[in-house]
Amino acid sequence: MKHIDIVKILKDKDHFSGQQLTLCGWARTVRSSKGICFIELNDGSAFRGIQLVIDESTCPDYALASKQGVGAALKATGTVVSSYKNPEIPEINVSSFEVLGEAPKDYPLQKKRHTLEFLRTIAHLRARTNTFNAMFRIRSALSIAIHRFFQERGFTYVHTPILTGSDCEGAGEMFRVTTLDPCKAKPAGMSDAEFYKDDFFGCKAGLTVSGQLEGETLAMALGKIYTFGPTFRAENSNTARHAAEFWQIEPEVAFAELEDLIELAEAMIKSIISDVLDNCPEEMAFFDKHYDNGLVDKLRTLVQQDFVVLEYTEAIRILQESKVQFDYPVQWGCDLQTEHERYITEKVYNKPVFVINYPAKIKSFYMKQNSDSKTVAATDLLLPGVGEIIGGSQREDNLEKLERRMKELNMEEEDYWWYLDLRRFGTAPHSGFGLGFERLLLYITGIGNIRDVAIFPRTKGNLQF
RNA sequence: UCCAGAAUAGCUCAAUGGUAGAGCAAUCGGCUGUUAACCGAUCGGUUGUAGGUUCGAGUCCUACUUCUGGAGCCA
Repeated sequence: MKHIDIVKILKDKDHFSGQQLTLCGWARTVRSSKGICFIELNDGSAFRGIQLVIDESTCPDYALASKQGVGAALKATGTVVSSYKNPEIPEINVSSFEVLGEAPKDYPLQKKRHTLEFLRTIAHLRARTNTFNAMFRIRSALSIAIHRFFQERGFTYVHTPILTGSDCEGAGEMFRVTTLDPCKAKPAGMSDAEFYKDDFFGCKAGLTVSGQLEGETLAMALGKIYTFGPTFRAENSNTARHAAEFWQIEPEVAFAELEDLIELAEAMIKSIISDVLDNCPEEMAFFDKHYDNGLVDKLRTLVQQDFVVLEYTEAIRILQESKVQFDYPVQWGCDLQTEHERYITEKVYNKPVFVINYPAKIKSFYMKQNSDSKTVAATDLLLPGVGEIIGGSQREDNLEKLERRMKELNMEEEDYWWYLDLRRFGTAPHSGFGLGFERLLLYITGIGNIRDVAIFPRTKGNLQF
């Protein structure tokens, strides 16, 4: 179909002014008076649309046009002119008009504000709203920004498997993948190994909860790598921040210690947010206006300031000396609760905070054990408003220490033979982190629920669409 | 999974235990430049489901379902 993207006209009005062009898109609003009809046309090429002006005296299709409603797919040919009211804005004086697909009266979207809860029930149509148009545009820009950041720094983009057999990384509940008859239960007393030997992979399998372990093997060959792909958690958590399927960015860097990792994480956050601010100004202005006043200023400030690096031990001291009555008592060795994280990042500093060197007991087996033999070289990045957005660590590269830790946790060493081999052959210090892509989108857009930053969110009890 | 709250027209919301309403949408008409256009009329309901209390329940009670907010778990 020969037509022009609306974005081109919006971006270069003077060049197209006076030209006869054909446009395709969907009606956002239709206003008709006697003899003249206005249709706001949006084709998705830009956040904004363009106004079609259909004058009865110059367009034979006026009657057809004035009958159209919100949502109709239209094709119009006409001349680019300056808007009657604002010469900076182009509009189209239509000479011929065609309806590609009508939107009958039961079309659920109206030219008014809908709640996000309602739009979730029509997720297949919600991309046609300003909010989701802007969201998916930003989601795309953010993805590209992430690739750009790592590519410019010489990282290799790797694809770690989605199907995996390792299920005790401690990251979360795993979705089971099987071709066995789902109705057939495992007989009492039968071992997993025996039961799953007839399964597709000949062992227990699931969807990945993290590409980290696999990523480490590539980092020990390619040096600097990152993954950017889907992750699955079967956690029974029902919150605005948890999805069963989400995208994760997991860089893994050889010859990097914790402080190198923190430098990388801070540079990445600043770089990708700057990119989005530069590339999606209209979309960001929309979220600032309708969802989170001051959002753009907040992000601009964020990319200019230094993030805080705070020892876990120091964080505990601050919390204990705060005199605030927390629901969960604070003592060295406990994990930081949401209320603690919020106090630190929102009340004490009001900026992003890397908390570092957590007690080994509350962290994963693979984290680098510090010389104090109590803590590990781990870090969480806490953001005001959203909480933890990055979790990472230097990895334990000493074979004996790693084996000792796995024994303490009653882990099966055989399951990790290849992971341990990385420490056996040419081991080296290395570090990595995981960033929840959707959580970053929440922060950047000011949207409050993870169900509204993915096309078709997968959450507990919800697999519609 | 736990705690709290909510569910009324297509959407957003009203309605002392006593005749279920409004705005928007839709439909029809009017209006020569509108910007979520405007003006007039019309249409629109098993008040989430199932029980119970009561002369009478949208309203009170019980259970269930779904959603929302918070917490846990986590990214």
